[in-house]
Amino acid sequence: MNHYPKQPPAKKFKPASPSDQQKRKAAMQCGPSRLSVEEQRRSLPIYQARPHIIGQLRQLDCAVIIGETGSGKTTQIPQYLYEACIGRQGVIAVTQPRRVAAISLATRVSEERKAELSKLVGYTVRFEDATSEETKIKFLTDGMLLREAIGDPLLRMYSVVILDEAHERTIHTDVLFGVVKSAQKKRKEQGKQPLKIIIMSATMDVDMFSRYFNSAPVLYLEGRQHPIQIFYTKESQSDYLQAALVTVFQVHQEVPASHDILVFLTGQEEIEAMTKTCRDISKHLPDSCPQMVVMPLYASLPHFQQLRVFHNAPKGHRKVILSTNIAETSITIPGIKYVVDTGMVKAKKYNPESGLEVLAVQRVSKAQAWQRTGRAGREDSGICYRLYTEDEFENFDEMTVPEIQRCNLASVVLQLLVLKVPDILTFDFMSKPSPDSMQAAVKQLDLLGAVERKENQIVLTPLGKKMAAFPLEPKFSKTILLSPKYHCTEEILTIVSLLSVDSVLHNPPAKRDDVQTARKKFISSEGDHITLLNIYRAFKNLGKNKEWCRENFINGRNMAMVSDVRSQLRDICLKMSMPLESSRTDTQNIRQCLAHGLFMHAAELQPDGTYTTVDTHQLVAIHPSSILFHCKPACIVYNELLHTSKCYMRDLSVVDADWLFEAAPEYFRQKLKTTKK
DNA sequence: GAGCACTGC
Repeated sequence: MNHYPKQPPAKKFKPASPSDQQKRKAAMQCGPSRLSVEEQRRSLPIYQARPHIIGQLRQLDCAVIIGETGSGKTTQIPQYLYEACIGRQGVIAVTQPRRVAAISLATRVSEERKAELSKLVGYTVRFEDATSEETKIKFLTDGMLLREAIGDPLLRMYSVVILDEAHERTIHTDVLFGVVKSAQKKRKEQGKQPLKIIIMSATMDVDMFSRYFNSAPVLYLEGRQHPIQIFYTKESQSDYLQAALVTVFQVHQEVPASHDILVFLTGQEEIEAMTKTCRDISKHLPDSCPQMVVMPLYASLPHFQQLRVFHNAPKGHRKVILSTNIAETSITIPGIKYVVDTGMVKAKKYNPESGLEVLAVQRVSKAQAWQRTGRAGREDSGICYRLYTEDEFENFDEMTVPEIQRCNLASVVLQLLVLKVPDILTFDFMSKPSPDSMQAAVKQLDLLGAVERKENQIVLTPLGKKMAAFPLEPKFSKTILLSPKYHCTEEILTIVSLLSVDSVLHNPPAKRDDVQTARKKFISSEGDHITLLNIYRAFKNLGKNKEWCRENFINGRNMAMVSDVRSQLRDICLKMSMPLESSRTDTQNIRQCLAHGLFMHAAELQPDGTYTTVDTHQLVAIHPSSILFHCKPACIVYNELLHTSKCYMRDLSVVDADWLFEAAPEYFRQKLKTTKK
């Protein structure tokens, strides 16, 4: 291992030394199962650096560790710390952006320690806590550590916090940067047990991490990345889909069938269309050509279909996987030899002025392109075709804009306030969100009654404090807290749960008529919220039947998630001693409650048949997925706006204009004034 | 008149 105090290493891909490779080969030949756990750990590239890592981490308060994929940093470093008695007085926390990663890492490390999971090594994710009093190494999602910080901003039970996958810059990791930095400083000032902070990243762009954590030293680890050959197009491609198609079939006709291809595209529709085209073309190829097995891959694809990408294609067949960026980080497919990168991604942008989220196809960043390329070299050397010129690549943004600069910040600001951050507008973010975004979030919280000004400081109201207890967007927490007034808390809990997980409605385009027929019996003319409520009630009454889900095109997994979320929210209500009433058959008061909670998201029918939002007079349309798509109610509230080809409102309810006015008289009085001007 | 990248509490 090299030690770089300031400048990051120059090379993107560093080949492992020959002796390493020999050792690894030997290990592979023996087969992992025949090596003892200890031997396996020693065969990892990181092992040679163990004494140096321990020596460094023992004396440092903050450190940044860069390790390529396969370096073993995430499983080994927590154990090295534990073995060297660093941080034994408390718990070593390791955060992950994803649940599955936290769980599988904890399982792996507890196996290496020959300890039962949840004893020495455990994990905590939403709905699942596999830890105990004995737990000394704890894997958890970044969101979970942030939740814990609300209970204790100094994170006193932890002696070390390792923020892993920091390069992904999730909104939770970004807030945690500030939270752990402040906790470390305060603990030092108060003479408490020190907090050690370790930032782990897979990319070289670590200057910013180091600078933010008081010029923390950077330790560089070698990985197991195999060399990857990169090809750019000679000319700029105007049609990336056509270019991808041509590239796939060129490779297909030239290389052995055992070499699988992974293509990065932007979305479901595009992937389904390309899947069909590939299948059609491959039928008409000469017999000398291998067979092609084409597999789509995207998040809303049913689980069992996602799992197909892990199965080997039959002998003489080539696997071609057409994927969204889900294959960039979340799903690792073994055996990929060729990557085709269109250089495009569908991603959300946020405009704080209009409060509008725009979902658009755009260029990837350089970091993202490297991540995609890396997917070709996980088991052996690979090849990556970039469907753009090298000049174009040079003009890509270096990094993907961190999530915190692309989101509505209402939840983040609420969280910072409950953490008692002295002045949220000057909070020490690594990458500051725009002042507009912060102001917009404060304004939104103010309208919800969550904040007030006291001596020129923004502070939480008692209502705001209650809102922060829910793992929800503030507008949903508010709606739940309003529900006792309308005697419909049970129903609102159901609706909010349905709205805060992925859609429970499964819409296979090929079976559109069947879907419509099946769904008819649940439809309420009052809108999507009541319709969803009807579906949930039917699901519960029929004992959560799998067969029923299939017949009615309901995603059972997401439905189960709704149940979990609902019981979590219900528990929080009970802890607050909220009365839990059901409105039974009365749906008007449910819509009144929704109108009151979502008054900022209201739209009115105009004389010309279009809709404009009450808030900013933005031209909007009813999303085609809505029950109300063919209807024209005068006044509606919606869950969210999403700008794709048009500005669409999703998840609507019909409401009375009067209800909105009663919910926020002052707000609507001002709106009327500004309209008249 | 016609559509939805990916996570997470």
